Amino acid sequence: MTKRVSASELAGTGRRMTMDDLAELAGVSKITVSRALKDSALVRAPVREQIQQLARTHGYRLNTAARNLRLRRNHSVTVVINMTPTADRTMSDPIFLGLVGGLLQCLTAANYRLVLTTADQVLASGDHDSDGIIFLGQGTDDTLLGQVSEMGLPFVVWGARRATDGDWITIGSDNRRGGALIGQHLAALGRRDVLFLGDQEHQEVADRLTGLEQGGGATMRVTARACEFGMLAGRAAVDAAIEGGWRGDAIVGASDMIALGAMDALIARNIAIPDDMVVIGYDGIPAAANAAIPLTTVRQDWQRAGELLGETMLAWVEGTQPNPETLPVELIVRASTQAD
Amino acid sequence: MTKRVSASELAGTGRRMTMDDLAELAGVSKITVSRALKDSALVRAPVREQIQQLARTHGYRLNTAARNLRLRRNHSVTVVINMTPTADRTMSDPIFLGLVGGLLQCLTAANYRLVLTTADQVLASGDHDSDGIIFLGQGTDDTLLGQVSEMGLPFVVWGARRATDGDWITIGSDNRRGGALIGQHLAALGRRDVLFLGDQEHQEVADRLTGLEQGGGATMRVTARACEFGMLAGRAAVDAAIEGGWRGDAIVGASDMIALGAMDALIARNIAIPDDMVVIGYDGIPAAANAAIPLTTVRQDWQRAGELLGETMLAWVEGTQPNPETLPVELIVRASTQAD
DNA sequence: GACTAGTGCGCCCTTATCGTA
DNA sequence: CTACGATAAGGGCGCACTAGT
Repeated sequence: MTKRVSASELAGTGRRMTMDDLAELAGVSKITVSRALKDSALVRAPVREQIQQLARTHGYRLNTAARNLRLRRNHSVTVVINMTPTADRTMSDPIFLGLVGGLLQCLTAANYRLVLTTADQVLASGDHDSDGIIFLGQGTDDTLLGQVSEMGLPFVVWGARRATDGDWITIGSDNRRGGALIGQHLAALGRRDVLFLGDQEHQEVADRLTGLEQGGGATMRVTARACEFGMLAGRAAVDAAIEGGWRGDAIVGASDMIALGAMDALIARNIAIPDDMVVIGYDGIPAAANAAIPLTTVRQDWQRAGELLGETMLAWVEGTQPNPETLPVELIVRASTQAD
Repeated sequence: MTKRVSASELAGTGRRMTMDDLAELAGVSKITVSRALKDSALVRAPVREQIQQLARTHGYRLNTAARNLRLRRNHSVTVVINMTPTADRTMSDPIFLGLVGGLLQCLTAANYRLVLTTADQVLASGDHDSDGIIFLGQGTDDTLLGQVSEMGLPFVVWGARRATDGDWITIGSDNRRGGALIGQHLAALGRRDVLFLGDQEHQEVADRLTGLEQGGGATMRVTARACEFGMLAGRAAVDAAIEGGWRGDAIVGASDMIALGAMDALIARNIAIPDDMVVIGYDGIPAAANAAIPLTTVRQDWQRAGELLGETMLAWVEGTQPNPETLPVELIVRASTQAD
């Protein structure tokens, strides 16, 4: 048995105070201390309060490693960032920060820790112990997700559901509906010939395109052109399309960054927005609102998305059957489709 | 003693394989397994490889909680975000992401985990156990930092050193020199009457102003005006200055976002950039390069800054005396101060 | 005696179970 | 039944030690 030490003895040693020390101070056993600190009804209120008071005054802090070992739970969730670290990333900055902000809020409120890591790292080191994995940056295929899934932990992915999805929960915004809102808006504006820019290898992008075609109706012609995420790609895609002979009256970007790049290309060619060409983006990042010509877009509440991810993960971890929700979307009409 | 179970027995139970199980498989004791997995020279190479092979094939994973309990180390560093979550934050998105990216790289390479949390949370719950705390978002005074410091962990802050700093290490970029570079550039351009926008309550901003005044020389007149971070604040500050009668030939923002807002105000007033007014920012965010009139700025390598924070923290945690470096800065001249 | 390769036991701190007054 | 305690995990690692050169 470990030798108990009094508070004054402890002061010099640099050893951290344990429950046993606290128990001796209070004249009870350590299990009683444990219960008291958890507000258990198995300890009488006065005893409970006295112990909690002692804990405060002596600066006692629970040893999480010991608790985790005993409970076989870590009270932590790993958030994996699977994004290229270049300027042109698939998930732009405000989106990422919104998601992480929401996750932080949700997880810390439930007293879970958020461990941030990269996809490489999570596969390389099996030593990271957490109760679940949240994946940001679905990518174009499932090999990476499959590998993570094999770790056997609750696993939640932000993105769009795919037929090939394995044993994990995919949560995303209502991309189909977002696309449809854009299609309907364009139809109402009388636009007929739409250029859609995006990489359909990403399921989210494919869903947005499907929605666009449905929402636009039979009279609308939609030309899809492969385009990476990012402003430069959007700009280049528009240049290439026009040089390739495309003549239409609307451009839809699979993301705001793509659409902002598209607007750059149009402005450089002196094509009037919105008169000669309307432009619509997707995501609702601040830069879309602050652009020289404010960009019409489909907004998603990224903070809420993060909370949704967190809530689903916590439900799974705590044993409840999680029911994956879909994040609602909203069309924001701005100057890029509608003159003042 | 825990009952050892063979691999086949284990399969059904859902119990995770332990070192003891692995030891029995290999016909050695668990301490030998422990050493083998750490590539210790105390175990002969053939035995070592056999054990590592067994660990792989049986999917053994080290129980971190147990190791942490035993070693009294957590192999994790807490990164505290102290930022207002509004659109107008003191630390803009790319900066934050650069810092976190650098930290991630540095910490995961050393096999440390990055635990993300908020300032509120870190003070509220004393139960988060990590080996050190890194603070992003120094703020204007030291009360918060003082409270965190009292937790008694290695503590590293991103920002600028202040006279009132307590028992922690502050790491930051060379704000004084960055300001001086701006001053010298303006002097070389023949500009004499400079408006500086920023909140001097932030030490970093105060240092940049001091540098600016020194670099500009005796003939330069610098008017400092209090201004929050963010585009809207920058725009409003310029409007107010001009309406208040300020007439000068240069504007310096304490951040790129402020300077971008300032440019908006100037464009709205038809003041020609750079002919009638030059504008300079600070930070080197992508938006500065992509602005309608690309913004001259002082660039900082945020990724490197994150690595610097991480390296300093690891040195402290590992017991080496950390020597805080300063991040170099670089002036990037663009169209907002120099016509093509 | 010194060295190598490996072992037995206890400790790290908390909590669940069962027992007792 | 209420309020509390003794004991035993939970898994990995360090110390002191040994068997064999």
